[in-house]
Amino acid sequence: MGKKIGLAAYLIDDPVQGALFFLGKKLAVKDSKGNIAGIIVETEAYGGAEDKACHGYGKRLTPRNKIIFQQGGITYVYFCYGMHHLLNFVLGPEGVPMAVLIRGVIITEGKELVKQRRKGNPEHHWADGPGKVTKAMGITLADNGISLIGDRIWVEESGLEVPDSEIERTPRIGVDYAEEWAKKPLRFVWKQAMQRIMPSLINASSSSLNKDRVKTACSPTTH
DNA sequence: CTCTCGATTAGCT
DNA sequence: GCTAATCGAGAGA
Repeated sequence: MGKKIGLAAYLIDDPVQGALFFLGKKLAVKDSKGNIAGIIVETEAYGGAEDKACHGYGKRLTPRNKIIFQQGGITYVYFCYGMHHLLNFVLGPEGVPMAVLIRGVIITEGKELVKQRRKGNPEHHWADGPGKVTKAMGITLADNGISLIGDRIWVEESGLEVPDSEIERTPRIGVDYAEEWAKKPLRFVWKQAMQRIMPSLINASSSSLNKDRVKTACSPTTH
């Protein structure tokens, strides 16, 4: 097991910095049936200023969102669309709602267990979405609010270097209701992750990974 | 491969 | 009541 990332990394007050920092890092979960780990390849930044898509927007405190107001370094797991759990890392000082949503992971350890959990799905779709990440890694509401420096869920320093040129920035997914905040480019995808980490899966996966779900700026070139 | 649509329920108004 | 930081099946190409 590699060295855990310490508390200081979670106490930053900029969710964008956090979303970038965790790309390429190894996320690990200790399960009674064995450890599962993978490289984080997609994140979204929430919070800061007046982010209307953040569950802590307006500083309304509710039973669901109270965790996101706590000091960074813990998980924020919540139940979404009636059937999915979504994993966030809480950032920042107490009282400030900030988090990074973990949207995609490439599983590198504990594959046998994940294969069972994600039965019926090809490997490149094991954890390529926020609901799939938690399902593959066995994360549920029981993990809400636990320490990320503990022995159940943690992030390791031994990550991979992610070149800036391989990071794609797009608006966040599924937050159309957030008015002007819906369009802000706060989603980060490590485009070349699969070929860097699991090149053997490229053949099987063709070109569907990292597709643009959201239109990006038009190219100013040609014509 | 892409697109559409139904599933299913906690949390809020 | 209504909506939601989504997924996967099914149909068409």
